[in-house]
Amino acid sequence: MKKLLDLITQTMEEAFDELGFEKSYARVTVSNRPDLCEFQCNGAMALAKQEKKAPIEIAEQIAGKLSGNALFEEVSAVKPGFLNLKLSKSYLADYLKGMARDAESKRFGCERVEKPQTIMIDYGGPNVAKPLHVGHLRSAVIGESIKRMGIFLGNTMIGDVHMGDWGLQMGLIITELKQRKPDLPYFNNGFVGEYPKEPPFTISELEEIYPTASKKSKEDERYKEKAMQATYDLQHGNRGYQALWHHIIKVSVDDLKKNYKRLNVSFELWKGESDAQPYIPEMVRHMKDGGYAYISEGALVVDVKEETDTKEIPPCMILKSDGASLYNTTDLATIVQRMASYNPDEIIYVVDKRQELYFTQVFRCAKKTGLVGEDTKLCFLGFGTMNGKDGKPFKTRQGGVMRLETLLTDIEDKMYEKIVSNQDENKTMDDEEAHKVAAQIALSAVKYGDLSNQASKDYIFDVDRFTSFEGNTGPYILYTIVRIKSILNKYVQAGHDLKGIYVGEAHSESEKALQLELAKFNGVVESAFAELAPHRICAYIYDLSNALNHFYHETKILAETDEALQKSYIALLDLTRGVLEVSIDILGFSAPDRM
RNA sequence: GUGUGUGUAGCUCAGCUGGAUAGAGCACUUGGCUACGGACCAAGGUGUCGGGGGUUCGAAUCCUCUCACGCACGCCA
Repeated sequence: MKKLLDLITQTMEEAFDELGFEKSYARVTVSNRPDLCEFQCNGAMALAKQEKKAPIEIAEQIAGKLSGNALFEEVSAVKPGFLNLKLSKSYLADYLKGMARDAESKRFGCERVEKPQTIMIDYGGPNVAKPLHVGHLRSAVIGESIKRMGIFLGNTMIGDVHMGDWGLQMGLIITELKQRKPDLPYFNNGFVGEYPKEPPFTISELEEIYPTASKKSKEDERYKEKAMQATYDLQHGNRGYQALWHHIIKVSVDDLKKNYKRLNVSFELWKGESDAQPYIPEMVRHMKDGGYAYISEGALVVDVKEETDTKEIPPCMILKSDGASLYNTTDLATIVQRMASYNPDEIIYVVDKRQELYFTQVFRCAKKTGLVGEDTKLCFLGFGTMNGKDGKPFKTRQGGVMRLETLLTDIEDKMYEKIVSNQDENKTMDDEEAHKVAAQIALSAVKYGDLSNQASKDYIFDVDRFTSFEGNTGPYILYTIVRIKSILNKYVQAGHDLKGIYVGEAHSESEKALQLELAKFNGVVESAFAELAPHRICAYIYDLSNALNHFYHETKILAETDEALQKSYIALLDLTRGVLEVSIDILGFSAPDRM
């Protein structure tokens, strides 16, 4: 369906056109004075100068032209030159009927893009053998939501977790393991048989080994050298080390999947830095042969300065002065790999915003050296830091890094207590359901708390605020949905059917306000994706929930005796529930049936 | 130093790309429980939009200067 705002604007443009005014001034926006009107057009004021007329005159002319138009209930020209619009109730009801017809497909009037694109999205960025901590939360939550928006709009979205699975950290683990269990066949160079299928460690051992090794390497130069040698051996074909490495990856990925699943986050691709390694030699040769790369201060670099730069952008380093590859090399090679495998129209990186300059270099280098074409978009979506209540980066009470698991479990426990203490005789939930619901609400609290802020800004992670059932929170949204479900259930239990009923003309201000809010859905999703801004969807469903609760409060629904009217109310509730549920699904969480 | 981001109510945040009286939530005060889920709703007041200057019919929004804080600036990722 076309967006309501576009339909109105189109009508406005026709009126402008017929009166000989420039169409571009006919833009209609949602009113910022809901007490006066629902939509407004400010074009008359902007036109006044070039038309050499008083703005109010122009506005009145247009209002006259539009009077009697079926779209509007009221068109008025006000004071300096505002055009205030009120939408016709029947037009609005028809629009919502159209949305409801889409309920089956869960699209609610939101069209797929005309030209679907293949978009890769790089988010998550965990490190192998290290537990996820709160620093990984934003990337996962934001990336997942953007991916879902893209899918909803009909694009092919390919999420890649892009693990850190290569480099010194692996050498450290191998070295430490060798010290502890020197008899393992992986360390026997003469070993020719098949290595054991079972890994020689569990995930918790692995998670303990790495920090231990890391600490040792900082204190002991010889240990560090060993680790570097192990890294080198691993990367240059040591059979035992590679077998071990596969174990590390396997154990680690299994655990990561479990943790991401808990966050309702999933990836199409479980690629890592290691997967890009095979592409490096060819890529480096290409950069040399193409005359892009040269030696500077011993390192191989590509200049990425541009005329319009307001500051010096350092060159993009391809190889270190010792000839080794680095982060840049891997990221560029990953681009090569992605282009070769999927030829995406766009690659979006959901990464800490502090890496912006770095990615600017990488992107420019990729463009300049032709790794990607001119029409392939490389997009950096930087997110801000998650801070504690004190405004400093989120830490545990002891000042350490908090594991994501711990954070989630804490919040789930909190929710569980709340649910249990809120039980009364009507809502007897068994323990299993209570735990399940607690997890669901906890996830909504965490995700909504994060996504409702602009991604690029730092934000304060305030558990108490996010887990509150009041105000602009995830639980409040869930509560609203649950409330609607409860009424719809009762309606169905009374022997009615939810099918074949449609939203009718609004009978009250609050009902119309709710209807208008619903009609915004397609526009919100589109602009949220265009701006890569999940917080737009949060703001929308918060408004929608408020509109619903307002309507609900002053309208008796199940007690309504006029059957036709009741059907219309129920249809409206059902549509609201649908839009809210699709919206939270896009954000990456879901609502229980009761809470 | 250079670049970049942020600065809006006591606190946490919006502000639809230049519009009308700058909005929500929390907190605070008050009212509504014979509850279609009160985990709700309604009412109450709070602002030198960091500061100065400018652009124009009109600025939180655009330009400029300035202050404060954060962040990034070649061999880490």
